[in-house]
Amino acid sequence: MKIKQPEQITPQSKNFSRWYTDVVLKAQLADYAPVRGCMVIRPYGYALWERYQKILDGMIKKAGVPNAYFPLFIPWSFLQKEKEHVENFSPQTAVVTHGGGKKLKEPLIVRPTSETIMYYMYSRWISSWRDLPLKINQWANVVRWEMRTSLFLRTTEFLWQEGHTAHATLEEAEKEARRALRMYQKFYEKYLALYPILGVKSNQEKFAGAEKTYTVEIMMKDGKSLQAATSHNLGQNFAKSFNITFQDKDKKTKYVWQTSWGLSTRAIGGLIMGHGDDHGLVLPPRVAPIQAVIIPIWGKEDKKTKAYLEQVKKAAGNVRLEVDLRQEVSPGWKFNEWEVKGVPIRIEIGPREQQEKTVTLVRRDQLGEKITVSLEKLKDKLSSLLEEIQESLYQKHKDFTEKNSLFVDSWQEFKKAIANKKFVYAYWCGSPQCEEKIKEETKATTRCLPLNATTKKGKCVFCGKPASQRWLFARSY
RNA sequence: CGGAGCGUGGCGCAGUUGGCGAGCGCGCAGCGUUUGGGACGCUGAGGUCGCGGGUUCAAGUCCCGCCGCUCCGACCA
Repeated sequence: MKIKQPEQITPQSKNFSRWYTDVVLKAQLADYAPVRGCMVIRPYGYALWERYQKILDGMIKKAGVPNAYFPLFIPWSFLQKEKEHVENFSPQTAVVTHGGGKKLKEPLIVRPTSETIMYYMYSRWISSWRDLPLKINQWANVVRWEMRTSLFLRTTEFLWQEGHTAHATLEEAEKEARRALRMYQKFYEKYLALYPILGVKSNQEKFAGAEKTYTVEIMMKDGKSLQAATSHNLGQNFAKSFNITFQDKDKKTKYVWQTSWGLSTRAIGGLIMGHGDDHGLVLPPRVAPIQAVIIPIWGKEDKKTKAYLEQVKKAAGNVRLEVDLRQEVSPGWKFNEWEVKGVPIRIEIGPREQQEKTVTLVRRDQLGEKITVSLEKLKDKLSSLLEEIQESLYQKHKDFTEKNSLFVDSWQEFKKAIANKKFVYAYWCGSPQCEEKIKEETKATTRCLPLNATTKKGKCVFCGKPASQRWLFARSY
């Protein structure tokens, strides 16, 4: 059977970023908005985000972190309080200078992240060790005036969840930061079927105001890395700026230790570029808004097909099912459209299936292979197939990542590997100068020091000075 | 902000050295025939050529200014 290439989608090999944009638009996940750098998340894309939210929100609550909501506007002065924070975020904020037709005494910033306004409140709410730990998550929109935007990956306004906790000790905060990181790991592995690399950011790459930034790095199909979630151990930096203190059991007044962690709509971009192919999206069953789509092939006896359709719907069981009843487009057209949208399983029913009391199934990740199933077995087959697809997508992405990762010891090899779009593990002496030079010469940055990195004697791949651990280097989004 | 490119019905484009009524494909609407990998026929709707100014008898086309978008860098989740 021949599978026609959808001609509206630029092949990945020809131009990856155009492929990406084509898929986002054709799959109707999002569209450009008439505002600089902003997008409209369309119903199908938002349904996907709602799947993310539902899953992640459950995990967050299970970890004992309730939701709350803080204001979109932040007084200008708040952002100025933490030194690194202000240096980093000031240039990229939107500022409200007028309200109700009058100039404001103090401008308001549209939040680029909520540390400052949340911690202002935290300082009011925390006074005793009994008030700790304080843990709050919020689902919100934030605005960052980025110079260059891209659908889902970097939009002026984006949606995310940000968790913010305050603890009595450093150990507790560290534990929480790691818990959040593991939560994101599970989210990516188990639900998005993507193989994440966990690690610690270098000082250059860490969050402004954090002591330590943990990251989830994921390889996209063009070999670039996407920072797909972060978790920060904030130490006492913000506690000191916002005067968040508590009286401990030993009667002494102490600053709290804090964390913040987040995952944004960028994770949708990661899903697209981690699994998608030249036919469009490929969605893992657990997050797919639609898990299977029924496409009836109308014979001359319409009515009978409709009756059979009802039987099939009943026999399908508990999957998220869509039925494409449109008469104005041909079955072939529908096949292509649902492939672009990445629906994991297509169910074809026509005169033939009706006759034999069967359906024909086609997997999105294995186009061209048709599976015939009887009605009695449909329910079981669908659920096992969905599991199989989920597992196979993860395995495929893991293999892809590993196949494109290299240990490298010489500068020549390093440059070559980066040019070949690899994830490169190399010794680095830790100096910001080397990091900067490497970036200048290869466009690759340190992505992280992997959590599982071993300590050995080595030489910095750039300057040759002693180094003890291999860092992950790659080009990134 | 620097480099490159592009703005002509919803989308993709053509429109030559300025010259009569601004076109093509797809899509859209109506009717009919179709339906196992993007079906077909007929009829039809839809455009202040990104915006502003200028040159000219005449501007989509030439000149100046502005705006917007895409791609490539620096900032970043």
